[in-house]
Amino acid sequence: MGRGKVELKRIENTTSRQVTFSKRRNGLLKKASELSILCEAEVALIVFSPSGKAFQFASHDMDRTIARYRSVAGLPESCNRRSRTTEFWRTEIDEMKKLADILEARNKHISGEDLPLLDMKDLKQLERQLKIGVERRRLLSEHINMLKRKQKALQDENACLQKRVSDIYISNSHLILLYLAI
Amino acid sequence: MGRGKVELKRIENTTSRQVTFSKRRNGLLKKASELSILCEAEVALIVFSPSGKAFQFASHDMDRTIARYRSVAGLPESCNRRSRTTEFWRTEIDEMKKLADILEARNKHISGEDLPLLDMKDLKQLERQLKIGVERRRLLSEHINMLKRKQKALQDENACLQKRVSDIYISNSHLILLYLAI
DNA sequence: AACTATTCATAAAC
DNA sequence: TGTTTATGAATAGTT
Repeated sequence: MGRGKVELKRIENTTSRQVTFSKRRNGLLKKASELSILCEAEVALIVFSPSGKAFQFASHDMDRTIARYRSVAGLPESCNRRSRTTEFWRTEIDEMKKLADILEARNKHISGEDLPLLDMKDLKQLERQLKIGVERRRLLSEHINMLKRKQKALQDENACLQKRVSDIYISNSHLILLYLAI
Repeated sequence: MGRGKVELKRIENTTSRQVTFSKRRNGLLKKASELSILCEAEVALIVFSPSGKAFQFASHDMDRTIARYRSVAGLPESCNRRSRTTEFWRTEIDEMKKLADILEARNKHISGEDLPLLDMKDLKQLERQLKIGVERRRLLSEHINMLKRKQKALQDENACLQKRVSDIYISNSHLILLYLAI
């Protein structure tokens, strides 16, 4: 819409990207609101600008909708995938240990004196192993970061739920008082 | 849009409400996607139909975006600690990369011919590095397992709390019925 | 920020 | 549910 079609890819010009973001963000928020009103839908929308500014719309309550989403789209996996993943890592670690053992053995052998030194092939192999190790460590630490993020989200949701429980108890007790007062 | 203006209020006719929901939901998801692509925005959208069916769009990762939203709109902690941890890992990884580079350089040097081979000192150093690498990986994977255990616990607690909330709602409604019956 | 020329989304009809 | 069409909305490019 507007003067000319728009290709669906990142707008290169910074200024027009920012302008478009501002316009479309407003449009999106409006449409989200309209959908919730016209159709009685529960809608939650979070938008971060490239510069990191946050915008949101929630027809009911952001936490409530997120919690509902989680309860419905709850992950029914873990067991299977986790054990396989753990197994994978264990294998990798064992391989590294084996390599260290070989090195150590060779080392002892060398101690006898300068007979069989490392040749090109060994060196290349070693280099490859080291590089793989570095990459694996990077992946592991990324994985940890991801897990920590998820954990934070869960903790927040938990706090939210706990507050909700206590809030409900409070309103509940009011109701009981009302009931007893009659 | 369409044949005639639309008043911004609940569509009374059930059928046309459902049809409109379906159409506008698709439109909203599309626009959310377009915004994220055109403007490099991080977008998360959750929609529940009145009948309870869930629809979603996340430009990056739903959990990540929700966590980011919480971290911005919520408690301003973590940043400090996480960045320090990340920094630590980055340093470790950089060290390993440097070692790999040195190995590679030495490797190329050797290609000239059998002039400066690895001596005992280098070999010991290499062995030490490898062992440290293995140990670090072991620690990382233990860390991951610990995090996963915690996550599982949190998820269980979450499920428990959610059940509690719905249970309370049920008993609450009984109470209201009781109250109304008087 | 406003203004249009266009494209887009969609309400109603089928 | 899917397709078509007339029309109102959204918005890209311009000022």
